[in-house]
Order: sequence, then structure tokens, then C-alpha cells
Amino acid sequence: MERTRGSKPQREARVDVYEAVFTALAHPTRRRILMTLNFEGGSMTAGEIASIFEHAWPTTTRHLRVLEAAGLLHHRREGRTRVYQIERRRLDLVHEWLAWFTKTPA
Amino acid sequence: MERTRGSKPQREARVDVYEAVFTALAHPTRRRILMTLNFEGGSMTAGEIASIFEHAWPTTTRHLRVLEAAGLLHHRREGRTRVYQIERRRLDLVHEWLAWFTKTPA
DNA sequence: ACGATATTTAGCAATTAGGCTAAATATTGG
DNA sequence: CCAATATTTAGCCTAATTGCTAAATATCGT
Repeated sequence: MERTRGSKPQREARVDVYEAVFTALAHPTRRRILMTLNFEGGSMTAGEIASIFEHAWPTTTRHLRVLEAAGLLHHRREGRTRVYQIERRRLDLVHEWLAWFTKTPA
Repeated sequence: MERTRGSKPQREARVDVYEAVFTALAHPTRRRILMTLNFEGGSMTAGEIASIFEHAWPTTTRHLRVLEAAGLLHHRREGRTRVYQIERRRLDLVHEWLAWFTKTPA
């Protein structure tokens, strides 16, 4: 599983990375979490995030985990709350993927 | 299901549209179909597309349907083959969504 | 130490997704 | 019309996703 030392991931690894990011973005709740974080300055507590949805808190927790596994968020503990922060640069992967379709004039 | 005459979809409709596009992009096989189409000039027959994968043809047919439902492809019959063509502009929706995250300097 | 607050983990049920095989459909060439 | 070719549809099965509730964990204030 380790990489051969160097900053750029190899092909194989990169595929998995796309997988996680695109899958994370596929759910409307998760896109909304990202949007909300984006407009609320980049970070919010788990409770604040959970409060914007109708569904049970554990459901939101799970979505947060998916987003974090995809590298689109990360969190830090702050007393008894957890502050989630958006990782905007991770979205570059999507830009990168999309770019293939504009690079091609055909 | 009809829209009120006009070119821009309303909010509600737009959400569904994101849903379909992002979901379609979440599967690696479907991303690969789009990539391949992109580099093969934009259109290929169902058979050509199916032949790039190991799985059974009907599986590919299903992926094509998902992509088409998302508006990322469309097809035309051509004799007994069906030619699928990529709808690159549809990817603008994704660019549009991503743009919210760069528009925000914070 | 205790109770309140904040949040996650565990585990269950329903739904959806994605693979397969077999059968159906449409078009072409003889 | 018949056989071959190209492709989709139907239906089945398994695995993953997503929602829920109940229980666990961690931290804070007293």
C-alpha cells in the first residue's frame, strides 16, 4: 500500500482517490454539507452541521465520515465538540478530471 | 414534470439534475466510458464500448442508461448498431457546482 | 464523582446498485 | 422468410448504502 517516495501518487492509487471523492459527492446531503461549510466560513461543529438536516444525528455523522474518508473534510476536537473543516483543495481532483474533457478540442 | 417554458430550469428541477450527474460520475466504469468516448472522438457504438470492459454486455448497457439519464450521453440508431455520443456540455453542471467553492475567497 | 452536553459507534432494516444469464427485439443479407 | 448480428430488457442475486434507535464515550461544570 505504500508509495515509492515522491509527492505524486501513482495511477493505481489515484484511481481509488477519484473513487472516494466522486462517491462522496454523489449524495445530496453530502454536497449540502460541503456547500454549507463553504458559506459558513469553512468550519462548523458536528452539531451545527447536524442541525441543518431533518434526519437523525448519527446519519449526519456517517455522512461526515464518508466526506472525511474522501479527504474533503477533516476535523479537530475542541472541548466536547468536534469542528469539521472543509478541505477545498481536494476538489481540485474533480477539476483535474473534468479538464480532460475540455483539453480535447474534438 | 413539465417546465414553465423558458430555457433555465428552476431550483427544484436543478437539484435533481445534479443528483443524476453526480451519481452517474460516481462509478468508475461510467467515468471510464466517458473518458474513452472523449478520446475516441466523442462517439462509439454500444459494442465498441462494451468491448473495453470485462463484464457482461448487459452490464455496460445499464451503465450507458444511467449516463444517458443523467444527460451525459445520447444515442442514435444506425442500422443495427447504436452510436453513443458524449454530451460534454453536461459536465458544465459540475463545473458550475465546483465554482461555488472557488468563488468564495474565505 | 455526577449529571448534563456533544458526539460517535453498534447493529438492524429497507432500499438501491451493479453484476449475471436468458430471452426479446430490431436490422441486415441472402 | 430465415439466419446472423447488434443490442436491450427482464429477472435474479448479492453487496453496499442510508436511515433509524439504543448504547457508548468524552468532556465540562459543579
